[in-house]
Amino acid sequence: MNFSKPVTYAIRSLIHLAREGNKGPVLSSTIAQEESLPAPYLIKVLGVLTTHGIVKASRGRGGGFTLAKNPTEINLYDIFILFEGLALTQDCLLGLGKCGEVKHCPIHDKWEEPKGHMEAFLKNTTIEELARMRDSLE
Amino acid sequence: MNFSKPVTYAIRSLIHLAREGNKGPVLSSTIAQEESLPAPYLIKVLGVLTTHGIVKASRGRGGGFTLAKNPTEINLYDIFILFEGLALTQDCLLGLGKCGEVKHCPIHDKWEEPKGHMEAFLKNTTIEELARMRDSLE
DNA sequence: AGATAAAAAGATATGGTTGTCCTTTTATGA
DNA sequence: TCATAAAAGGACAACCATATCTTTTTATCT
Repeated sequence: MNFSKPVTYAIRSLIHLAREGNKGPVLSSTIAQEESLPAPYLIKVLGVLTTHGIVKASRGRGGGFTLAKNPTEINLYDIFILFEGLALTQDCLLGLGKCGEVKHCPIHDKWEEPKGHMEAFLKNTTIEELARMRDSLE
Repeated sequence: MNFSKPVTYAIRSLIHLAREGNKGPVLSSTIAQEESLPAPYLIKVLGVLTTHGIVKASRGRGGGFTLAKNPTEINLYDIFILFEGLALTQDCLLGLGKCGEVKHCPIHDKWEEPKGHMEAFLKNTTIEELARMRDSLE
């Protein structure tokens, strides 16, 4: 009932990149250091974001990562499903395989509403919005 | 963003026990078989529920497990925190250590509302209610 | 009291997530 | 064109959640 490591690393990296603005590519090692993230693991996470067109990677000297889209167009839901798949939306809360539309588990119906709230929260929260909140933590 | 195995096993066992009513103790092995749960792991889960007074264990011949409280008085929140601790309530969504009341992470404020919905859902959902929903899945 | 049946407890195994290391590929700059 | 700097990729390691196995304790029945 929490974000997995890759998801939090991705979000924190994206906020970092958004705050850098257009100052050119940022090294994965720089992000790792400034955000206190494990460097060799982070670069894999950034690799996933690259593959899916969320960030743009440039290799070689002077390379690094930049945002590939406007931060207003990156929402947490997209990041979430990238790493966690459709578990939130589709998996049965009680882990019952056959839980579907017709026949479903005892919690199914009641879970719809809070699940909807979760999804809405994720979809409505953009990287731009989070990057703007500088007042908060250091 | 889903229940852990122990939590789902606990909930399904409690529903099972609630449906059995007062027909006397139910073997952990019976629950395991009928709910398709791994028997030796399940008994540890039931052990936790026993320690915390959710179920009552009786040893020896004719023993097994029964509910220790009225199913109307067992809600999902209690079960949840038993196995997952206070992560939902207290942990920072972005995994930032210092995220507290005064200074907090960028998502903190916005997370309050959907988090509240989650908590309310868990607190308002009782085992009795779930046990009653027999119409749903087999 | 002895046999049996059950949960409790502890040690050990497995698997997936997280993390590291090393090599390869690609780009830049002198 | 060669050295260097960066990401990409693959193999490996550590850790934690999950699962199993074995022994111990406790209760019941004959």
